[in-house]
Amino acid sequence: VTDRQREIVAAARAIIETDGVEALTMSRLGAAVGMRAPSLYKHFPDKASVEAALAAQALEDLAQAFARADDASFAGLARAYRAWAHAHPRLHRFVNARPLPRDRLPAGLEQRTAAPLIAAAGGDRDLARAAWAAIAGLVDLELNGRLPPDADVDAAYAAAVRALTLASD
Amino acid sequence: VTDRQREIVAAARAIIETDGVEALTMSRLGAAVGMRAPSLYKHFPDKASVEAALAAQALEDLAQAFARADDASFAGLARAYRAWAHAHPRLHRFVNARPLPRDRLPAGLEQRTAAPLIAAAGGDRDLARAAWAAIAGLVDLELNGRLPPDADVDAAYAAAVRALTLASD
DNA sequence: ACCTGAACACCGTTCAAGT
DNA sequence: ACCTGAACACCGTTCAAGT
Repeated sequence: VTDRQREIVAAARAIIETDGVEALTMSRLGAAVGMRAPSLYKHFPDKASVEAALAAQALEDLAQAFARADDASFAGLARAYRAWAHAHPRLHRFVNARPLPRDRLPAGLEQRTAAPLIAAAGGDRDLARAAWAAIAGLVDLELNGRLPPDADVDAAYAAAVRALTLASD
Repeated sequence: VTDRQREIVAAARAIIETDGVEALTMSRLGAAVGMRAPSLYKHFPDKASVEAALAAQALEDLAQAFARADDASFAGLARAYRAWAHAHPRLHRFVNARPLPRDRLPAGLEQRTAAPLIAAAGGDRDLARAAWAAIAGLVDLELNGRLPPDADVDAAYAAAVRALTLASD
């Protein structure tokens, strides 16, 4: 991983966070790091590789947000995930709305990200997956504006956390 | 809604279901209904309108799958949703992975789709939203290949259903 | 009213050429 | 080794012209 590659991925992240996924073009990305689009291909084989590198970075970021959660219960982890997603809504959508190129991600990254949830589930991996789905699903509904305008979003999170907690006892 | 519009939406659906979202181009869509791409603009103002019409149709389809579920518990609804998503994986991704154009969808459609879940939740709308998130989230993880290869997917669904059921009593 | 070919401003990507 | 301009095959969309 060269400095130039890191610089390019950082620029890609900035573009997505400020203007959304559709604003990430090779031409704009090149301009952001001071070169023309074709030159990017000297550093990455294609656009998908840049995206995979960025997805890995975002997942890493999320894993740290999980690890730094003030409390490691379902409630605390849901709060941490939700806070991260609200801080980086376009990045969250970018990472979540596409089939992840698993083979291009660092090994063990997803496991590491999920570890705190497995702990909160008392080691029950199935419940941990259900919890991941519920929390990510709520964030998705919220961020994509798919909850009715009058929905009490906090209460929906609370209901999910309550159900998960009941199941973990 | 003209016959030609219905025909175009049906063709768009067929293209997505067989070859995925990225295969839906105006040129290919035109060819599927026997005209050139520019002619499509006599029937729809733009590509986004075709997509909105298709999203509405898919949601309608899903609502019916819910309504036809053999049993109206969380378990039965989860089974129905999962079966529909497996039968139309690319359509599910198409509908789920984008911010829905709510203002272009028929009024009440989403409410109607969600109604069986609210009933299963004993009228608790917050729990119903948590349930929707959990089920849609699991389908998403499954369809996007984001569960570890050794994950017991059935058990993850069962864990979610159990948690939701515990919370509804 | 409906469909066409030609054109426009964009994409991602390749490649020969420059330093 | 790194960057460039020119080119290619695509996009979605507009528009004047045909029937």
